[in-house]
Amino acid sequence: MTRAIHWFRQDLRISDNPSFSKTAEHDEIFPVYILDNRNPGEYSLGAASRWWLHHSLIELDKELDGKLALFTGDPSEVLTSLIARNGIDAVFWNRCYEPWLMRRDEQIKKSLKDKGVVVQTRNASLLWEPWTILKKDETPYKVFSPFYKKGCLNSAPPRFPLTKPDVKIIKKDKKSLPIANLNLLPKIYWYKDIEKLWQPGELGAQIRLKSFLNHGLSGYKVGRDFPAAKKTSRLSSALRFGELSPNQVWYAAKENTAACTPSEDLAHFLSELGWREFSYYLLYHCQCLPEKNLQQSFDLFPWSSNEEYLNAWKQGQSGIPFVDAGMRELWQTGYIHNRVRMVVASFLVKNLLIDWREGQKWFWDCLLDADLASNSASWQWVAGSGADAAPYFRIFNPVLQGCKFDPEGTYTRKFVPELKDLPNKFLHCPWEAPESVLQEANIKLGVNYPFPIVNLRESRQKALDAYSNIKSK
DNA sequence: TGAAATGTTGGGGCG
DNA sequence: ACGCCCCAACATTTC
Repeated sequence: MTRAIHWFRQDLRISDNPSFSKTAEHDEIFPVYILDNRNPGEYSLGAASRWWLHHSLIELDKELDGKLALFTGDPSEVLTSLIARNGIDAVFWNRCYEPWLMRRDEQIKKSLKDKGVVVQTRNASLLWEPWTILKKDETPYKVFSPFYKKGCLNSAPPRFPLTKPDVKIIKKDKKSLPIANLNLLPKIYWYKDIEKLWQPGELGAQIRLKSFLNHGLSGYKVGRDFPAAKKTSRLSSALRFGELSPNQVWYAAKENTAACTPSEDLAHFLSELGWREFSYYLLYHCQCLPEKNLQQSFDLFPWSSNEEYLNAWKQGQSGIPFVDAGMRELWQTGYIHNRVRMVVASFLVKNLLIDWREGQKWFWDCLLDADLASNSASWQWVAGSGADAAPYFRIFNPVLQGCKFDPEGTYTRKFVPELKDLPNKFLHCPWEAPESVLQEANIKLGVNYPFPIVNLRESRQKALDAYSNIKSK
């Protein structure tokens, strides 16, 4: 009789779960989730992520016949007492890559092994382990394109997904807590819209994947830039919590795609998974990615600490319609379309001159898909402080971006309804509309929609000046 | 995974 | 018919 624990972490699925499949080879298996709610500092989950996690755990529990055991606290203590109570022989889990989790797990692994428990960890969330992709000189890549094309695509192909294992007997530890004790849901009911839009859990993730393959992938390369077009996969949260593995997505896209899908659509989508890999790769090789500018010259950047601007940005009251639409989408739905993410981030950093870490924090709290690696790497990319970042002078003009990527205004009007009667010509720049046009649309600037909080041309110039200053120092 | 400034070209209006 | 100007339209450079 052998008994083993599968410790669920960021792999909340049972198909293509290498560690869970390994556990299932034992006579009795104990599925466990532990919410480490000690004080992990800035890495503690944001409010939106906690909502997602709550529901994802409920779904996972259903798949496990109600046998998922829930705990809070120090995982080392929880596991140790679980092992003692149930006569456990082995503990298995899938690896995480957040620096504090790697440090924590390394210690847990050592202390369990010292007690004679078998411990094995596996890869379930990356297509390529970060330490396997290196340049010829054995150092890590710093630029995405060679990392992906030479590094990833030229090395061994990703592991093929596993099917659901046959599970013998699932056991639930007696001391498991009710999910309410994890305190994941907020006290205020702000997630009404979010509930309608998203389906956390493995089943919901698989439905979303199928729907994307059928409707989103063909035409993805162009369509992905138009927020009204609904061509993006919207799989980020599922990947973040491991309701799907990137391997499942990778092979499903390659194999289940309609024959008429142009190959550049598929290649482009796969490369987006590559960006996710690259973020984890950067985090693994530069563990200070979430806190520190990768380019040291940015340590001297004269960030502004203007609370008023920051709050206007957060609340979608900047007076720039495309930016406000994005920030309100974030607040209302827990998500922002990729193109708009870049625009609102660029606006914060390069027009408001606010430190990218402020944006990172807000996204961390509001995004259902908040992921330490992707969030940190992407903010550094936008700010220009990253290893392979957008040059600082590449500054989005949110008016032009709106005109280009939401020309009919469908997206902007949806989230900024007070502008819905403005003609397309002025939708993205209401301050340029003649008084008569504004009146016709029932808009009083400064009353029911703000004037732009900054002048785009001047603030752009200010950013460029600041940049050339830190560069010359 | 920009945008603005500057440079070049070519067609049409017009004296 | 010719030269000149104007200014899109496009290309290149610069930030």
